[in-house]
Amino acid sequence: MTPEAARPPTIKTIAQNVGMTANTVSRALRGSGSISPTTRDKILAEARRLGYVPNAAARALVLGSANSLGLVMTNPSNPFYSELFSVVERRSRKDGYMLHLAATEENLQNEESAVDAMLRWRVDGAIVVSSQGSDAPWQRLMANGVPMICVNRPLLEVDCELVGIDYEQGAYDATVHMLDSGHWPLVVFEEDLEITTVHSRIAGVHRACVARGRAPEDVSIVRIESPRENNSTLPWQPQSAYAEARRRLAHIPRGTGVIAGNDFLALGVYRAANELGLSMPEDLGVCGQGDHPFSAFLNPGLTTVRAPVQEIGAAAVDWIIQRVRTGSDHAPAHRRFAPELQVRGSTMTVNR
Amino acid sequence: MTPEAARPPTIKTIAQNVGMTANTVSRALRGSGSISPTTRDKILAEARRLGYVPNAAARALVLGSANSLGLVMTNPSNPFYSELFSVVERRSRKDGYMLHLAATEENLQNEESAVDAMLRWRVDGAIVVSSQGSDAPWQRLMANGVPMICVNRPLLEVDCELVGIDYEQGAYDATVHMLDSGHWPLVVFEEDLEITTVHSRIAGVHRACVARGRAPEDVSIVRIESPRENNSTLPWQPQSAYAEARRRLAHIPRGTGVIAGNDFLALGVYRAANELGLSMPEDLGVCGQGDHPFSAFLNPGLTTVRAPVQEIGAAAVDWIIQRVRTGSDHAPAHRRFAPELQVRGSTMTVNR
DNA sequence: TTGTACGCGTTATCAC
DNA sequence: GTGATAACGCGTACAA
Repeated sequence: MTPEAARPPTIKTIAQNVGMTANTVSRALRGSGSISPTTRDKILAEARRLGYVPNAAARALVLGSANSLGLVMTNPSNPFYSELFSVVERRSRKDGYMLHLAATEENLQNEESAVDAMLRWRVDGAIVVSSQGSDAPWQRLMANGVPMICVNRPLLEVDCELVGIDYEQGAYDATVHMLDSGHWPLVVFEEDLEITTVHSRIAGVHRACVARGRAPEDVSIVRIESPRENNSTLPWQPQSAYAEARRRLAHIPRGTGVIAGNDFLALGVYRAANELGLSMPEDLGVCGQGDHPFSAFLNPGLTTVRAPVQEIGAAAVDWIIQRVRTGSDHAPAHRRFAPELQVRGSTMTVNR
Repeated sequence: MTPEAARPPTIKTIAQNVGMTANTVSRALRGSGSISPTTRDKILAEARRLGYVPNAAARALVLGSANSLGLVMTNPSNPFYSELFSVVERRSRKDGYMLHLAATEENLQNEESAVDAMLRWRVDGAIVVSSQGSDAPWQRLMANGVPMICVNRPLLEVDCELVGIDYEQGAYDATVHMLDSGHWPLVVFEEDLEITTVHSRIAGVHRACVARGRAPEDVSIVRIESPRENNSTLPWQPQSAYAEARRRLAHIPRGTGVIAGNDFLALGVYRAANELGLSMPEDLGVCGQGDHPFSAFLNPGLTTVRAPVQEIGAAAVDWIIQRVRTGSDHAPAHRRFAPELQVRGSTMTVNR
């Protein structure tokens, strides 16, 4: 179309057109310094006429920073993370920061290349959901002086700021609820990832058992495989849980309770229960975690543990930005937001 | 921690340390030009020792491009788009391109700032899901010579490359299926957005009616509100559809069929049907669009129209990259992938 | 108020 | 094979 593959206009182009220096144009464009209103208007008019757009790379180069943040997630298909992205994107844009997004898919190699990209672009800070396979990428990031905050999952050994969820407490609350409403024995469906969130949830289940006089050893743990590969299309989680549930729940005592590590897993259990003719919640109680968008609309509605994603995302952005702006460097703190149990029809509500 | 808030090492730092010129270091680092193996190794070693990371902004400045693509979506919480993001991210990374992601939330102002950001960063190309409120932002982008491809929704008046879905055909197939299996009358639940995808789907429904000797006017269209604001948390879509369905489906003839614009809407219908005591598919047939991750696991499984997101995302990236690399500039084409009807338990399967 | 000089980190084009 | 030199587009000091 336009035969001119020429470079876009620069401040120098504007300067020549209005008979001024690049310097003057620079100050006019950005309002700093002092310019006569006359030339100011002339410059702005010419800039508009040319459709001038400042070159972010040039600005970043001279300023040493591009006002950008890195956001590293494991899997954007997870509703929790897609909502996190929304919040973080909105809030950082509001504060004038660009976002570098990377999806690692629980894969260490992808984490390394994400760190690499952030380093190259000299991001001002990073918000990270680690796959917890290794701290190495993040140590590298922090060693380069990039402020960083973890979301949801702490680092393994290195101390780093964290804003997350008290999964242990959430699982505790869920378990207590199930036990008190008469569900027993309990079966836990969890991802087979070696991550703290899983461990915390299992710990919460155990603590609740003890608190209610049940033997934690009697709780069976079922691990559902998760792909750490580069091919994570969506439907495997409920699918795997379904297949497992078909086997595990074929002959169970009436009143058994399933605690699922996330609502996708619970979904697989639902289908298995339907096919096995188990009616919920009497024959089988199910509790999920995450309150995914569909959970309230299932039949019966899924009892689940809801995490305040909005608050968490906002807290992460705010912390990073404050840290960037003030340069303050306190000892890392761990803030965990309390999740909230959403009781719906998939669990019994009366003590028997 | 590190008292030195100093700038990271540059090729000049390396050059000094090994007693060479910046130029030589540059070539050694990137393997181009000719260097003696000896100095090459010395330089690489020193670079590793210093933890040198090239400055992307500087490189982008001199090269005039940063090997980056822009991806503009409306709403990352929509499973279709989060999957699209995954695919696009993976594929563009594989080809050495960075991704600039922007979420517009169906909001024109956000689209404009997205274009602005892409222009500032001199992205090499853009993959865009327009809100179809106006072509203005995209005209601006294209006027600046940025190759661009639309996904899913074409522009209003401007001609632009498109890779999308044949929504009309998908809705046609779904409707024919419902009619042939005895569902009548039909009710359509759609988002209240004025976008081509909605129009296409409705057109497909009408065409199918005509083909089967039913009067299109007898199909009632229910519009479900969508927020165009900056506060789109997730659960409104099924919620609104549910509320509407409670009213609309209270007294309907046995065998009525609902065609929903997406599976979230269908989810709201499910809940209403349950509460109204309508059994699916006999009393009420439901068909969705999108095959969201949960749809196969509902009870009954949701009949829905599945779009090949992977292929679409890959096609978009490939087109953009080829366009960028070759600079070729053919007349824009529209490629629409055929969606595929997934028949499950929410619709009857036998002719009555 | 405006212009001059210089630097940001990198690549490219030439010499040597 | 290697080293000057210039250039990318912009911001900051300073001088005029």
